[in-house]
Amino acid sequence: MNHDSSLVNRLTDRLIAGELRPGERLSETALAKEFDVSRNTLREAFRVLGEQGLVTHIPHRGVSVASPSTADVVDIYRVRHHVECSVLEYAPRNHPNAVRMEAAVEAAEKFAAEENWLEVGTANMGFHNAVVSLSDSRRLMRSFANVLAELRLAFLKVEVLDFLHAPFIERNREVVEIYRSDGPGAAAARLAVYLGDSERQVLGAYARAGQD
Amino acid sequence: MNHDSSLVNRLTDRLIAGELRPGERLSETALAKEFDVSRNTLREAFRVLGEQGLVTHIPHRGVSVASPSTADVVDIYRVRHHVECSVLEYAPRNHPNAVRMEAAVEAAEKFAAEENWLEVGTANMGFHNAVVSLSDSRRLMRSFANVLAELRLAFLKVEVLDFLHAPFIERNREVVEIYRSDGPGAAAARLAVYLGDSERQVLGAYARAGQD
DNA sequence: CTAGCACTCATTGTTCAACAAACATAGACG
DNA sequence: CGTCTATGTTTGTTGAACAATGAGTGCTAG
Repeated sequence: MNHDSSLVNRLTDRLIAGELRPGERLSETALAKEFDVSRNTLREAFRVLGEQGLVTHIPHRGVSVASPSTADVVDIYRVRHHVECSVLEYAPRNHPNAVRMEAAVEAAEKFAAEENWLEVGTANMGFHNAVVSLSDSRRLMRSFANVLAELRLAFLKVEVLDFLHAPFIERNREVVEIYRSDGPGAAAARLAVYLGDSERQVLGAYARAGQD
Repeated sequence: MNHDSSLVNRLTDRLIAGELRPGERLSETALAKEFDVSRNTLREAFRVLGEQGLVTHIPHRGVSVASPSTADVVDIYRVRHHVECSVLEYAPRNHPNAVRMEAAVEAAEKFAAEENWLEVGTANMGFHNAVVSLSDSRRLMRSFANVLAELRLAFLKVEVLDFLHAPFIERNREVVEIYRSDGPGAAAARLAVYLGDSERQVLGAYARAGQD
């Protein structure tokens, strides 16, 4: 399954890059030919992606790119609140991985200056993954990364990559600074507020786009 | 994949029932014959189980039942602390699913009276899954259920099903009662203490068994 | 006798071809 | 206009085949 892991990665890259649109049907034969693998191998990759929530499988109707509903968005933000805030709150005061958060903020600022909003989004995901990395738990990081990938599909679905990401760069920076100065507890409280705001904005975009 | 989901479930059942011992090698041809499916179908199921952490895959050496190390146990308890305590703390005061917790406690007591420790363990898993169900988040419940299944493999590994489970029945009951009387915050604090105790006991069993 | 090495064998990784089953579409019919 | 059947397409699953890798075996040389 060496080759296969690479296949999963290639598919994931195309998904979060927005090349495969949310809701789009993924034909086994077409994709198998495109990636030059057999149908069986592709199906194994699909199962992994399905387990990660990036792809939806309906029996006898094949797989499509996941298209998160508003209910899914709400669910995802519940996970984010519980995981991110709890991890940040109980993180030690000077965790080595804090530099990852700072690096993600700086990367986001750089890409924002270039108006490369897709990469800003990636950097934003990197920031929140960095937050969870303060837990020192591989399992938590893995599960959380999946949830964030799903959330990116939600962003892609309503096509709001630009203005939705911009304001959060500054807020991410604030969270790091508060963590540095006032400690994990205060940072967690602030993050909770920001997550609530973020959720409202995404749901607003859904409502505007007329999506369910 | 209708049939396949059932295959994943059948395999999972045998895993958490302890019929397939942690570390045991799982031959593709043998299991394919036993479950009367083709090798390809079995491999797809293996991928799902691998993604869930129940099974370990090493390239060209096949899959074996996961055999959690002490590092894994520590990791799992980190997840449990963050998820369970956070969910309980922020749960509404009278969540409908609280009855699930109570039901799980009663089931555990019933099986304990029969000295059926395997089922006591299952009921214990049910209790903690019920706690997480207070989050109303499918994703959190799904990920958490996987982590708990892995933990059960850890229990099976050191063959301590009996005395390790018994004391927690009473503690689970206490958590519910505190939740009912003093509210979610107090219950979460108590649960945190109990999780710490539980982790120490499991790690102690690992040390006694001479496992890594 | 033992260390090292080539070799054999079993198992996994991957592909292909085939068929059954379910779904979707189109056309016939009332 | 709506419903039903017929056809075609896609998925679900199987079995066989072959390459690639690992593991164990036995041989040879020292």
